[in-house]
Amino acid sequence: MSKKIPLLVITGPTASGKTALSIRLAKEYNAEIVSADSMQIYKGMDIATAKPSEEEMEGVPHHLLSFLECDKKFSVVDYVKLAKQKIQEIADKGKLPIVVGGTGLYIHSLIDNITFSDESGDESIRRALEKRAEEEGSQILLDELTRIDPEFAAKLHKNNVIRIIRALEIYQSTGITMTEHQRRSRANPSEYDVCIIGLNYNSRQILYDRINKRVDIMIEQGLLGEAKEILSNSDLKTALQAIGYKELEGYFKGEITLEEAVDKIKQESRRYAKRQLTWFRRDQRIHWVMVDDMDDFCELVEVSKNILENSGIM
RNA sequence: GCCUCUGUAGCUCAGUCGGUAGAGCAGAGGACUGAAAAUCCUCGUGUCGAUGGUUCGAUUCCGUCCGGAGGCA
Repeated sequence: MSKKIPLLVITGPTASGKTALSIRLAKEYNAEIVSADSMQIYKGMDIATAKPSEEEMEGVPHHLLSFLECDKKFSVVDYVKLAKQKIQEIADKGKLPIVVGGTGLYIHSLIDNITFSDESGDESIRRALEKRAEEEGSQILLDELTRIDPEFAAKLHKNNVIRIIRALEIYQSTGITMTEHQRRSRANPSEYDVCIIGLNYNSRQILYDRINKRVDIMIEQGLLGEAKEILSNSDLKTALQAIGYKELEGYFKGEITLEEAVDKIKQESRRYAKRQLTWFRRDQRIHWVMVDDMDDFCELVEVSKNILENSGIM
């Protein structure tokens, strides 16, 4: 039995200051960073995703950034596989891996060792279900799911078509219900000794001000050009979900003003931050650090170091 | 100066033939296992501009005042 790998996780809502803290701590502890961000994985999506620049990285190795074309699909399964490899490689070098990001599903699946089956599913099954949802309505599909897997169906609302379809898809392609699938996925204990630091603000308004300001900076940095480039690719899959491109489409078409489009990006980013906080709040392991309680960045770093050193993982 | 319209939730506005009010947006909370920056659910008390009058009872009707918009001089 090998000892579990120590792992520092830094998370929090968008614009909370994860990047700067992680790079500073990486230098302190001779660590390498593994990103946990579902959008920073894509090439060319730099400004909108607030991806750290080479300069900001200060020589700290970063993994799982900008390695995928933006018209490629990607999922949590791919993420967990890749992140596990990277973490192992970093640990093998005797260095501390730091997972940094705001994609709650990715972080949870990684550190709690959610195990996915190898079957990648059949695209045609999903397409058929999508067609049925459109023609027959989602209630019919939810009723069908209730007969197959009442436990899982009871947790779904009829409007949540994506989840209903996914649960039926799993059953049709594997013969296993979602409830059983989830039970099996939790069978293996975590491979890591984790210390999770969560960044947040006592004042929601301060966080929102930071988000708004950052969007203005993105515009100055050339978000419009980046968006034109990304939107010119008509075959976007996962990447189109990013905030910061689709909101500008109406402006490019002359339907709304630039100010309206920018306000929309700010609003969607604020809502995103709120959803992130909802996700993180239920994880009792997170050591929350309220950034607006800190006098300055140095204090933030010191508090974070204390949390890590008292966590017992190292 | 005169006339008209207007003042109701953070915003835009309904409404109450007199019995203290409700939509959209904003916002808040929640869910989350192969799309997750996605997807989905829940949540509406506010001196109804101020003040006097009529009335059992006024946000509603009447008077006055204050704010806003427009028109005529």
